[in-house]
Amino acid sequence: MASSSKSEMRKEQILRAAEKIFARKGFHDATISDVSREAKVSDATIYEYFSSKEELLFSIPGKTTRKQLEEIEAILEFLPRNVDKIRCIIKRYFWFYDSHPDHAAVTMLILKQNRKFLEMPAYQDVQEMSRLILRVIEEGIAKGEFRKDLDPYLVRASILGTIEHLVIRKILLGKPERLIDLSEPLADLLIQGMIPRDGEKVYHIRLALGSDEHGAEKPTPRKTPAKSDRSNR
Amino acid sequence: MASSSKSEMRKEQILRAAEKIFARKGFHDATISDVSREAKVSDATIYEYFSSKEELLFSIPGKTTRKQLEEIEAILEFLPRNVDKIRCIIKRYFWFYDSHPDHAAVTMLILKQNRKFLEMPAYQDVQEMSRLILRVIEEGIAKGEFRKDLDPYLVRASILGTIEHLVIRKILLGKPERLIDLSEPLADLLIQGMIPRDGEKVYHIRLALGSDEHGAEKPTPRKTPAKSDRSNR
Amino acid sequence: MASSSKSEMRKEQILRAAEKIFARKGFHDATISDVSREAKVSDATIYEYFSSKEELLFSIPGKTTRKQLEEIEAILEFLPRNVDKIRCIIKRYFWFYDSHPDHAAVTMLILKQNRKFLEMPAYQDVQEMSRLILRVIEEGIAKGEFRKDLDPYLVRASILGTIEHLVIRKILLGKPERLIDLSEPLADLLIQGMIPRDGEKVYHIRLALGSDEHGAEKPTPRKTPAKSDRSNR
Amino acid sequence: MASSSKSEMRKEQILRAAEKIFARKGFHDATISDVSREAKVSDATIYEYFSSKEELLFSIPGKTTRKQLEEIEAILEFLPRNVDKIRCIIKRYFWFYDSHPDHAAVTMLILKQNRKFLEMPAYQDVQEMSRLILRVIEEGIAKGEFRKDLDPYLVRASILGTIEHLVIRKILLGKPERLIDLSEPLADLLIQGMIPRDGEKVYHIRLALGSDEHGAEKPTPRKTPAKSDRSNR
DNA sequence: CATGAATGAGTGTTCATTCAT
DNA sequence: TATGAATGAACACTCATTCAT
Repeated sequence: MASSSKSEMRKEQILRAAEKIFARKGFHDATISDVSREAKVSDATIYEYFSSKEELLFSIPGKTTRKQLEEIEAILEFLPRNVDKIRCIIKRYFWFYDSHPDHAAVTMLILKQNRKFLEMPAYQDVQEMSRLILRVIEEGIAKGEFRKDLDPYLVRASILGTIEHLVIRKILLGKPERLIDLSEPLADLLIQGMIPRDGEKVYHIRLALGSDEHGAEKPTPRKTPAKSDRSNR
Repeated sequence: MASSSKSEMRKEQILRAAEKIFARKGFHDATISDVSREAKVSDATIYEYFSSKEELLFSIPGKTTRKQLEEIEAILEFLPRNVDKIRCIIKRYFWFYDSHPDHAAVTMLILKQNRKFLEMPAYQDVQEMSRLILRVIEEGIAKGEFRKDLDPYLVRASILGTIEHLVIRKILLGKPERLIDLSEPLADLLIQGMIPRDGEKVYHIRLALGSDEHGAEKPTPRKTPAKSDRSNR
Repeated sequence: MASSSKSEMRKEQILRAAEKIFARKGFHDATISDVSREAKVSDATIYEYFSSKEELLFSIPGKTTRKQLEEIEAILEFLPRNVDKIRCIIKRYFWFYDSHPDHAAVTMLILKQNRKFLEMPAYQDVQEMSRLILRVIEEGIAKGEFRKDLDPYLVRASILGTIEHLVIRKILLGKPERLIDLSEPLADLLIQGMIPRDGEKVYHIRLALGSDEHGAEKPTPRKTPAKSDRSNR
Repeated sequence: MASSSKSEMRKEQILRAAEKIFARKGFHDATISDVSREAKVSDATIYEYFSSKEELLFSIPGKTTRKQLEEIEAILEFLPRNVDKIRCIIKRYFWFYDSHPDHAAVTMLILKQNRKFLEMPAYQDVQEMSRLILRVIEEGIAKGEFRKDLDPYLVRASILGTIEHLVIRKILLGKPERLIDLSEPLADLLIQGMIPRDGEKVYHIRLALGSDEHGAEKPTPRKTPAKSDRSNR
């Protein structure tokens, strides 16, 4: 995982220390000395690798998001159904945050609300991840797996929002200990809101062999195509 | 809204200034001088009303959450259907954050991830609000409006999580300008995931029709009753 | 003791509060609020009576020293022997500090080392007191009660210095609880150093007579073994 | 005297500056900036060496007292008579305060009345010094050099008290310029109060044996009429 | 006369950052 | 490359003091 050059190892060592310290104390309450102590280097050494405390913070995500992105993309290729892709994404998020609690804390408690972070290159990866989810949703809609009237942006917001909410709960309250256990039920819940009512109906009808009492009524309760504000990119 | 005594007015004046400044600069980057300048009082005066910068921050929510809670509760009484209650809650949240952007920023970007805030009395109100939502969900399940296999905690997480996600987006990216416009589509989306499926309905009908391969006991496609971890209180 | 006018009573009330507070916390660590709280008046009221915190401090001695001075002078008149005058002065000092511990603390710990206090009128009284002692010593020398070769200034320094040293010990260490018990032994000790030696006396006799080691008269005035309070470690 | 390591030299430099500034302005009226300016370092540098202003103050005595103690002890070994030991101690005290006026001011005006200082390690040295004096007195009593009925604690109080009184006079009033000139007369005075009347008498008799040119005019072994510095008003 | 309310002026302390070695 | 040493720049907080009521 860490690069092999000695210099790169030092950098990793500092980054891991920073991640740990920032996760525990928050960005402002953590001092460079805290980090250097944890990393077992001097304060000045940190400045050999990072130009400022802030840059150190923004360097923590590093390639992590991108790597996650790539791994997820690789897996998704093998999942023909978009429902399963959604399911996979949720699972992956939870698995990642479960196994990287410090990273989770830095990301969710510090970076997510940092205006400057939006301009950092690392944020591009976050955006790409986000775009991937959007694509999966749009694709699902196009393929008819998901309801036509879905606002993909809203769907994405509900997926990411719920995940984030649960991750933050875990960080701050310590519960649930294993997010991963929530991934199936959560996927079920969210997907229920996404799949077509009739599509499902048809499926049942097929199973039911000729039972079509409710036939033509497409009972989608809300006709409004939920266009909403598509600009909420 | 503001208390009438002169002293209380000063306090309100300072709180409003603090809300504005903290919303724009964040807690750590804002100085007491910034706040006192905005409030048109001296630095020292702030300390007449609040014992520390942190106490000033934690005083910003004040009675706001409680008031929202009470108003929502008052309205919910008139909505017999829990679907509408959910819809109303979402709408109210968005309306509130739309009309109180500074409060939104302080709440979502500063307080929500502050560990100490969890111990402040104001956080109790947040929790009660949260409990109200949970109750509405549980009630809906009990009444049969929502699917029996829902995990109410998970549903609540998806409601609050999505709202928060969208509010933060608005704060940081400025889009969408009006969250309120998202409330109907979002309610639709979330509620879709909560109400019993037509498919299930059909399925039940089928059962009545004499074809009963898998019987009444297993009416849901997903067998796992999505109990998830109920401990994520 | 306190003047009768209402205003004068207020002043006394504040002074007593200040004395108590300054004694306990020291001048700098005590705040005007501490004093006003103790005196049960408002901060501002203190400024009605004293122009500044420092003036308040310098007003604490008030007429106390002068009164002591006058009382001592009155008594000394009745003591024809200067040894007894010295004895009386020491006793009086200890009695006063024993019965006015807060005054003792303010005087010994705060005022005594305050350069500005030297210019205050109240310091005049201290000086007069000091001069009185000097006079008693000089008079004793002139009368032949004390050794001719004494440096009266040095003698005074040893009297006052020892008293101060013991008072400060009591204030800081709490021991001895009663200074007054030390007054006799201390007077014995100091007076021993002041009165003409037997040896000298005898020597003079020898010169006159040529014989006689020292005669029968062992004039050591105090036989008391000056056990005093051994606990004032 | 100063430690050799560069860091120790900086520390010494700061301590000397602090001693000078505190001596002139007092602890509370002196600012860290005053000290840092005098020491020609930055404010922050002071905090590299001392954790607080108060710790800086308490560090001023350092090893000084202990060193004095050891040097005095070394000398006392060569003085068989305890009278001379007392004499030596007084002389040493005066010599030290004469040559270290800033140290004297810090010790006598600031530390001596500081309750917290009593808990500092440096105060242990002061106590040991004090115990040394006590031992000399007790030994003198045991050896019969001093009167059996002396209270050693009281004697010590009179020795230290007188010294302190005179040192403070010098600091505050500037007089006498040279304390050392007072050491002989003071020692004479104090010792007079300590030695046995008869023992001394015998001694005089021996001296007198036949040589009586100067008879009555020069009755004291010490010729200096203890005029001392009469200006120490 | 008494005071609640307001503040100016000040200060100890922190810490990210630099740089000579 | 690594760091010990030094510091500039800030800032939260305190408190004696004022003054309108």
